[in-house]
Amino acid sequence: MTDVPSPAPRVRGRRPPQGDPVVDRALALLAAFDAARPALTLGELARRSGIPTSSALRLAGRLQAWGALERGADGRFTVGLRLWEVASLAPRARGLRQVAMPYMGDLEEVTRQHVLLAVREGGDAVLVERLSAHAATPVLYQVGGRLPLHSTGVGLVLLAYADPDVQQEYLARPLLHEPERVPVSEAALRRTLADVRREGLAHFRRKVPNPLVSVAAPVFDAQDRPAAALSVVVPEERADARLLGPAVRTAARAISRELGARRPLGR
Amino acid sequence: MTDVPSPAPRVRGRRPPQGDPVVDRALALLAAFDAARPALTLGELARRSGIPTSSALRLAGRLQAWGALERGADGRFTVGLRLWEVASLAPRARGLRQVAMPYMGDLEEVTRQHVLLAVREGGDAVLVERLSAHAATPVLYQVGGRLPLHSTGVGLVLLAYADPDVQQEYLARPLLHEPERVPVSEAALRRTLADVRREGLAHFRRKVPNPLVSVAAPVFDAQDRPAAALSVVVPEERADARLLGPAVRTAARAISRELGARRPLGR
DNA sequence: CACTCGCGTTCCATTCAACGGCATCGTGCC
DNA sequence: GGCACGATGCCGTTGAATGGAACGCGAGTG
Repeated sequence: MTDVPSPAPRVRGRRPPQGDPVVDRALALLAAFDAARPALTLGELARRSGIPTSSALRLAGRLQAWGALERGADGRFTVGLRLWEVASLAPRARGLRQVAMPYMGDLEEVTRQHVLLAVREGGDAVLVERLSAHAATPVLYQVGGRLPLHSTGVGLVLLAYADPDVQQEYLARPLLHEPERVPVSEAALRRTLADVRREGLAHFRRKVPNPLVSVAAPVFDAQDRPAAALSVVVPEERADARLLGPAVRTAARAISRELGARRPLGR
Repeated sequence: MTDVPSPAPRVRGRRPPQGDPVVDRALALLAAFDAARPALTLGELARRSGIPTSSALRLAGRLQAWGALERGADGRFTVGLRLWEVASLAPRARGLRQVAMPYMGDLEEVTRQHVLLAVREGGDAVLVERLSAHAATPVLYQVGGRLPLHSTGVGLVLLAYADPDVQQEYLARPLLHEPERVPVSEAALRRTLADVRREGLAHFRRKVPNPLVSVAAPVFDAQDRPAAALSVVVPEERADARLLGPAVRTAARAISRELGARRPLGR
């Protein structure tokens, strides 16, 4: 108190010229979560988002106070219900889903397997809804997850009806069939897409992990633009494409009509 | 051009001591959306969030760049699919939903009306999932929306099984039955809650806009804590509570068991 | 028992990113 | 033309955001 030397010229508190807008950093925190890790400790959160721990804590604290994040008794962060509430207002998810659900329910009742609804986001399909019966075969994809455009039924439909330049860019990349990781020829894929457009339906077969068939059809919005893809996934032995095709197509048309489409077949 | 007086000591650019953290302001932008207004112009966004237009534009731009917001051809902002993706990782919404869906599907098939799944968030119930048949009676509540705890079936269950202090606080407020806006006596509500706990079921009747009955049961998580409420809503004339009660209770127990609850009845 | 390690939290001096009033442009309406 | 409204660009100022250091704590280890 009387004689404090304090010779140390401590350079504490330098603000480094680390120039990421705060909003982006906050969003980076949210992006640190994924299906494999829905709950993260502060350290994990900081590491996965590339933000120093103390900053991560401060930001996460704000997000938590608002309800975008929640914190469990064990200190782990999870995505908050409040964020889910506002996010459920996303037109491409909720509006669509709301219209499609009853029809999806019908399809599920008939097929007793899986019914999928997906939209395109960049070079991926995003699974907006999935109905699955108890006894249905295991599936690879989760609601909220992303699917490849070239090796799923819904993906093929979304790609086939996408703008030509989107297709062009997508086809330019080397593509592998998932999950087998077999190369796909661009020419073959182009032919497939042409078939899809001609038929207004995509058929897709997968052998592993278990043989199944997917039949998908496009859904159009009020501007007659392709808005989503609807599909049914069934085990191969039970596949009767002659029956599934019309059922899926009919449901997709009904959804399109309810969305306000005037040409629910696309062409 | 040559001789610009510019005598005005223009105090342009004063940063007002407006002290809301950036993150909060960004979140305020998100909170500006609701079910009634899922698409907003920049001006509306600014007004509803209480943020000056230019700041709102800057923030909204960042959110848009990340995908938390999207902007339509007409310049209106909507909630983005990217935000929906991360939000769908919310355990209280997605994890729960994923387990509950097949059972909800079963209930819907039997009742051919509405099946609801809700969790409590503060003094409200948040509707996490709703299955509705085509021909079902109109409903008041939307997925992602909030319901009053004291005048819905799911709400009564969530309230009845909530912590005593939560109940205490909730009951202290003056309460009105929605949507009739008739006062509810605290004593009567307490009795109702006791009945719910004793039976493990809530029954709720509403006359307007159309007479319907809701039967709800609690769902418990792995820590045997009440996590959600499951309910069936049917028109009054079709209500056979003797049949509905056991069906809902059975489904709720099945979901609880799958969540890891050891005492899926609560007590 | 001492030591280390990792995690979460608090503290704080520095500084640059965020701020919003203003100007401007575009558009639809009277 | 005049007006209202919405959207966007500009920019001088400043306080909110920053992250390293320090600390407390518990678990695992020698």
